[in-house]
Amino acid sequence: MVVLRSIFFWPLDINHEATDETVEVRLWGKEESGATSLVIGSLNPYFYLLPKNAENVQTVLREVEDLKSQYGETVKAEVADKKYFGKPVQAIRIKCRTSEAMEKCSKNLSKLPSIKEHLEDDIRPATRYIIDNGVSPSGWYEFEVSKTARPGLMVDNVYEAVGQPEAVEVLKTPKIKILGFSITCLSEKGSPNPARNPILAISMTADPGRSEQLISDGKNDRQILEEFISRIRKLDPDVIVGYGQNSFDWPYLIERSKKHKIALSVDRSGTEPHRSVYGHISVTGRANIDLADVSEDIPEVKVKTLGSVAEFLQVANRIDIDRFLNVETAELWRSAEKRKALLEYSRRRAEVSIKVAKLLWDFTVQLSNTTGLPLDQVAAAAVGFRVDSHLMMQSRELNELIPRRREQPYIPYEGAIVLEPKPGVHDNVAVLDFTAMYPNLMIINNLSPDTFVGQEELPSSEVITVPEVGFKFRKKPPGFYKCILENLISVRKEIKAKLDKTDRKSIEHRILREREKAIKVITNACYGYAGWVGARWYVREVAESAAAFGRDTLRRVFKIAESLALPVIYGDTDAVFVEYDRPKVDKLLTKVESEMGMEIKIDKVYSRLLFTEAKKKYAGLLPDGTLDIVGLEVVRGDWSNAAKAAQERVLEIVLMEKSTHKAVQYLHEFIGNLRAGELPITDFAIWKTLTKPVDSYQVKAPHVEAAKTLIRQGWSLNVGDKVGFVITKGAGKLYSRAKPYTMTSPAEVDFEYYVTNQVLPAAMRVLGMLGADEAAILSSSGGSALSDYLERS
DNA sequence: TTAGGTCGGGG
DNA sequence: GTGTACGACCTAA
Repeated sequence: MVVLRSIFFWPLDINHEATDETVEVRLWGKEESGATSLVIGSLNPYFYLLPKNAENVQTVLREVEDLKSQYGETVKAEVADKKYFGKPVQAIRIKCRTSEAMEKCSKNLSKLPSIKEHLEDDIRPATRYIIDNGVSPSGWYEFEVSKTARPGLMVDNVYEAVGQPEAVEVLKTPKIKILGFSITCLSEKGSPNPARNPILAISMTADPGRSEQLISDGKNDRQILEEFISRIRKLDPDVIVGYGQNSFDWPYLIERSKKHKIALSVDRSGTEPHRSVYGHISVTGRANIDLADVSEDIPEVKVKTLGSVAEFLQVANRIDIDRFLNVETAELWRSAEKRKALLEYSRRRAEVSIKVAKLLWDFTVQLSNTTGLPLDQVAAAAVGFRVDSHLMMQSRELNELIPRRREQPYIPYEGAIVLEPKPGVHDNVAVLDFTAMYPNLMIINNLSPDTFVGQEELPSSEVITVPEVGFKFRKKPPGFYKCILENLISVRKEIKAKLDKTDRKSIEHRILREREKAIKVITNACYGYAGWVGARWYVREVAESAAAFGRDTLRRVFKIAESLALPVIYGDTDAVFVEYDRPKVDKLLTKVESEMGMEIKIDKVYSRLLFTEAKKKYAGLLPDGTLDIVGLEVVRGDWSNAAKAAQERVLEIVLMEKSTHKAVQYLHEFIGNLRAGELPITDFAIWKTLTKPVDSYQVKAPHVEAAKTLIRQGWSLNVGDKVGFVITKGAGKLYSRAKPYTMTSPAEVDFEYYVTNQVLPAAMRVLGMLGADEAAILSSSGGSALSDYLERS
């Protein structure tokens, strides 16, 4: 007799295994008790065929049934009422025993002349299970299960799922065991090479705070590899974190293990770590989260290293954590004292990765649950794929067939409005902006792939015509995007209401906050997703129309402002800068909201605002005395610290102390110090990203040349890596004088380049607006004569 | 001088 | 591998 019981279960990782009869979907996760369990679900993979001629569905079904016997492995073919891009369709659903059978079946049947399309055969079994059962990873579910056994798996319990699980609203995360790890390898010249350089040390920190370090003799790492495997098996972590382990640590461990013919059995199912979707390394049964991936979502951190991320999150000092980053270890290893420091550095990296992980944990969990992607995948997936996954999750409830990704041409379209700013200083400026403009425009105008009217002629009362571009969308029924966005917005509203009623210091409050953030991220990404050729639900006209409505909306605001005689100073996309005349601004807001049905609010008020001649570049003083700097060199990652620091100080003096004279004097001194060689080399480094392999650049560029130098030295540089270079003294093109800053001494730096091409342009962007003169700054007097004159006038 | 390549950050 | 608008530098001609 089968004994059923019900468990509360939190899926952490999902994979599938083929059996003869079905596909076994394995949900690895945690129970309420803290037990590690495996819940096994089974499914027959299926796909859909769309007949060319809708009336013929029964005939085609018979045709398919006759043929499918040739493939033997199919289970069932039946007609299903679905929607495809909103249109009701009768599709033929063909269930197969295994994924292989499905692939074969789909490949052959879709060739039939009576078949127009084959759909959903590109959905992997784990995803299929998630969608069909509404089980999103990283959330609580009540499962009806029966106990079973699978020898050799590292779990406390194994169950078979019976029937549909149910989502349970519990605002807590199960007790999770985290392991942070970091490996340090031998490198003679440049980056360590797993083909010849052994691992020197493997540092591990198990929460809470239990650190250990496996140290090799510097020649043979077999023993520490074996020990590493046994330590992981003993600790049995649910989550493994590190920094860059998807691209470095795991591949290195994998190759070293292969060399020693050791099975890297660190997962819960007796297989080995392997590369999987979105380039992450999957460790079955555990969540392998690369914090370098997660850090991509922290735009405040420009050059992403574990140290800079840790420092941003206030858990460590950057210098400590990055101390030996990109340093050849062979020399350090030879000296007893330096070796000690290297090992300490390695230990600290494992330790701090846990601290970083804990701070990013709740958000990552909520993003995983919102998108339906397991933790390890959601961390590695780009924005577009997160949205894709969320939409696929929602498609079932809306009975929509999931479109396949199609190869299609990229056609650019017109974007938002940006006004020409009025250069100079303005007092009391209010910044008004629309709340979630694009999502709301998509909802209000029902912009969606399934409501888009192509060739069809429809009565004008039934459609919305988009300004400028003239596209048409059906008013009814609600489109796919409208349903998705309204749902996201309403869930977010519910969360906000709950937040108000929850103790601000409680765990529940924190989880709700992160959930709200995750939902906001997905909501805001929908417009961009809609205009991305890689999107499953891509229809260019949808995104193009949202942009056109955005332009129309902004223009209407300008008109209303004009009718109120309220001067508009600047405008960009969904924001309008106006003179802060309170009564007029209030009138404007009321009028805009009532006429357009969208929320607009005062985002901030600048007491003083400096516009340059350029769009998207300004600096404003907020009432609390802080400086808001937008678009200027200060906030950019591709200007030297020297230029950024000088510009920032100049802005402070000009806006806070209102003294151009003082700013000019400051700059004069700053340049003097620079020329005197008083700045550290790091202040001269300019960082730029390699956006393609170094060989595929069409032109010679400084950062690419610096990258080539590093590569010649043995460093491995990949697409996406940032290169820090300085311009050195000498003749010739700039690119020929660019050198990696780590290989350059301050004496080699071309100070005049930095004065002329970095510090002065950045500072003059600001001071030029106030009438200061470059020659005066450079003159020995510090420009006092001119600025005295300006101050008086 | 000008055009094109490249990059980063804004809303 | 979310969109477009924009500014700025540098190279190459």
